[in-house]
Amino acid sequence: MTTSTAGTRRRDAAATRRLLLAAARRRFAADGYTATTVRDIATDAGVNVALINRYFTSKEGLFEACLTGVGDELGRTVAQDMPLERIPLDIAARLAGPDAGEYRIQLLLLLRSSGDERAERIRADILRTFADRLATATGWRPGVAGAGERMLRAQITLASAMGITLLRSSTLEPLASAGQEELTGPLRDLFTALLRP
Amino acid sequence: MTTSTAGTRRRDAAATRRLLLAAARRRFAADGYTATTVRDIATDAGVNVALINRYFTSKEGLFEACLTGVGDELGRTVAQDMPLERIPLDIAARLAGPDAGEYRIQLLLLLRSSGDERAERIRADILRTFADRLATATGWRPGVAGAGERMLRAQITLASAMGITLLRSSTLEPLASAGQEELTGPLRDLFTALLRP
DNA sequence: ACGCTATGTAAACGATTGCTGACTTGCCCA
DNA sequence: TGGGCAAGTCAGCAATCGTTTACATAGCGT
Repeated sequence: MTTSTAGTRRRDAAATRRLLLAAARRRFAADGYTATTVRDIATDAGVNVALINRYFTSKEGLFEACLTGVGDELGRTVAQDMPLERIPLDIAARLAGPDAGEYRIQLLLLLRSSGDERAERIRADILRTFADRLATATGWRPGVAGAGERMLRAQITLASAMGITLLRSSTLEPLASAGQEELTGPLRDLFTALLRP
Repeated sequence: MTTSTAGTRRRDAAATRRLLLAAARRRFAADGYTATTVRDIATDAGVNVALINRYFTSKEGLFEACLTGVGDELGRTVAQDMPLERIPLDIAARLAGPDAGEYRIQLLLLLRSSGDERAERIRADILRTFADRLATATGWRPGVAGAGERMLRAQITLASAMGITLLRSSTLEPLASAGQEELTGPLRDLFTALLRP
């Protein structure tokens, strides 16, 4: 570990970029965009403040980088050619499973707004493709009969997942500390009721 | 209308207090706590900035006043001795009915955080009583068998409603512009699946 | 009618914000 | 091994934040 106590860290642009991104994601997700200061992020990452502007141009740029990062990760993992009956289990795992902390950050980031127009578009794109995949898993196709309500139901499902994430992070008990096994039942009921083909 | 174009408004402490509260609710709900400036609120209300501190002590005090106001209004109207089968219809009306604008502000305010400890407690109290009422409508009682899961399901229902509100305000189509009649069906499915006694 | 108080106004305070420029210093390659 | 450039540091800028203070005035009670 070169970054142990004392001593200057080895110079590595890519590594500090990653450090900044990770710290920014945590802060933005937990506190929101405006409440997070660039000095907070830099301190968390153990990095000089000015490097944020060097590597990401601005605070807005850093936020956009966080969003596109989340988009990439969700794009690779979520509901990718997944049978409909596995989805409730998968989402329950994301909400309360072993890696729930990382997923919660991703979902919360999608609910944080910076006011910047470009960032808003990125966020909207991610949400839309997310919903599209969910809808496709339920048999949705662009022109088919009832496509409108199918898409609507997929988006309501997505909204429920995000609402649960949000209320879990507000320490509303017993929801906040409910484990994966307790969430799976209700979630299966919720999803089958909304997405049944 | 004494407040028409030009001319000083008639002096009325209670009235300007109301103006400030209304403007603050809209701003806090739409933009969040930190992103909202006291000058924004004062301009919206057509009132001098310093009066915020006179009537509400601080920006935090104004935010707390907004929250307790929402708590009072929701406390009087939501799920008050309501039969279980009416609840989906009622919530659909709140999400997309004629007064949806006002209700959306109230729900969004409950998701905005100021970081202030006292405000967080107020918010948590409102959410908890909200969930309690929902749970009670489904037959929940403090000691009865399965009380834990009943409360959990009520909170998940609440979370879904708030998630829908949140995604509707992010202009996610078709969810954002879905009317009351389109929302009622999916919501009834969702609620009966979660709250069936 | 007049004076006192509640109400509203204007200007500025110190603190904090995002960001920049000039600078040091570590590291790779010739 | 040393020159050159990328990587990191430091101090301070202008703008904006919430708040306060000193002042003006409308309106009510006598």
